Amino acid sequence: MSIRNPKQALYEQFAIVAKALGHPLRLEMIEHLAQGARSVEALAAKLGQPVANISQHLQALRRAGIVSAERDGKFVHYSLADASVLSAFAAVRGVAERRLAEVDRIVRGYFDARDDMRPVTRDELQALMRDGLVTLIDVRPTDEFALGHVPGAINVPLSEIKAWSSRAGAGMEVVAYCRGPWCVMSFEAVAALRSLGHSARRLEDGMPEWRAAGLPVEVAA
Amino acid sequence: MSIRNPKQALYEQFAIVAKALGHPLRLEMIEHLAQGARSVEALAAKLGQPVANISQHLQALRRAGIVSAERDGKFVHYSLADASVLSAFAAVRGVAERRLAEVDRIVRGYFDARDDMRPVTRDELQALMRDGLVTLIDVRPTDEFALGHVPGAINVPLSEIKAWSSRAGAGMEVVAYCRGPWCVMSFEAVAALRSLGHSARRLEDGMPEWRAAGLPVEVAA
DNA sequence: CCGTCCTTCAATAGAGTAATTGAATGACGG
DNA sequence: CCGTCATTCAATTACTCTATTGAAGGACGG
Repeated sequence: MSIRNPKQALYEQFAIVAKALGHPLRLEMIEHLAQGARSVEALAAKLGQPVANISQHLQALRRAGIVSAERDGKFVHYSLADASVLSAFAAVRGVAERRLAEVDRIVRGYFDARDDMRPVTRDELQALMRDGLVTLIDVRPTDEFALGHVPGAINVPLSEIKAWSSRAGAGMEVVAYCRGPWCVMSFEAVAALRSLGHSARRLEDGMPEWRAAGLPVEVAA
Repeated sequence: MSIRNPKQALYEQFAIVAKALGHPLRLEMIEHLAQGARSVEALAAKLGQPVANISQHLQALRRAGIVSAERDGKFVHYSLADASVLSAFAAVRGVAERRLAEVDRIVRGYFDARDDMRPVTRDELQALMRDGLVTLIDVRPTDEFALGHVPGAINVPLSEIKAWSSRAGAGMEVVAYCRGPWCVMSFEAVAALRSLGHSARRLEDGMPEWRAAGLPVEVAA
């Protein structure tokens, strides 16, 4: 079994990549790393997992060429190795969205209850922003916002939505985004804002996709 | 552990799809099913595997929404459930090609030895065909050719390359294609044709990608 | 309606994978 | 150069996946 023909050898390599994507925790790690580079410890804290566990999954992702590591003093910073990783994630997600009834059930049961409107596309958002018609809020935690956000967006983490709303006054047109297309926070934000009297919609997906589309990104000073 | 938040529930679904792609045999099954629908038995014969094994892997692929089944009398015909499956396969392959050193090693060691020229793109092929400058050969087995091929292509299975070459005479400009970008047969065909005095190149990828690009497909009567 | 044939299921053994724990490595700061 | 701290490794246990085998469904043809 150790000598293989080249076709099988290649397929084994492709399978290594797919297998590395085949764990929910690793997918969540990829979503977080798509926001920006993270140390093992920081990632473990974000995910509420033991450090050793995250470290081992990071090794698996590295063996599959999905993440790359860079040592910086005591810390090792991991980041996505290639933009093609996001395409692969999106493609897998696309199959699941189109074909798995359970995905449909989850979307209907949770997400549609919070926002069943068509999300705003990137193009639409750019037009709305240009004309000053909407306020764009980034509902991710402050550290993720600092690593890169849509130009003109203001950072309103989910926990501060209510306070921000009362400061800003009612009746605003708001567009919210966060980590990606099914990131829970922007759905929660939209639901909260609507109940507070605003007209709120979501951006079609999050920061990593914005960046991948080649659009400008603003980084905190 | 049975109650999950919706984010984790979604990621579990995405992981089911990725996990189903995470086995070399299942990837090979997908490549074959991309040529056209197959019964369990036919697929098992193509892959040289026991029927029960193939049946179980097909169940796994079906649970992941990757293939769909249709009963026709005694036979159950499986086919790819959605065009997005090919995108997902291609995206995973892209990560592996870009990031895994082992893929590079295999390509250099086997494929480049048979054809290190830049393959012909689909656009280039269409122009060459229009002007009658090349002969296009489909080196897949006859049954796969019959299920759909590039218009104007002639079917020359790999085993018949030599006989065809002597019938056709030397010095021809030939373009060859088969099942996909790393399908071994077109590499072997190009190497054989060159050693027989022809000017041979490969098409950039195979029949499924041609079809997915929305180009016309010819089906045997 | 009974035999045949394609496919699926059930049960098993063996291999691989996941999470946990505690120890080891490797770099920095005093 | 020694202690500290981030990360990785090693070892354990539990779990899941893979391949094989033989038996059970399910549909057709006589």
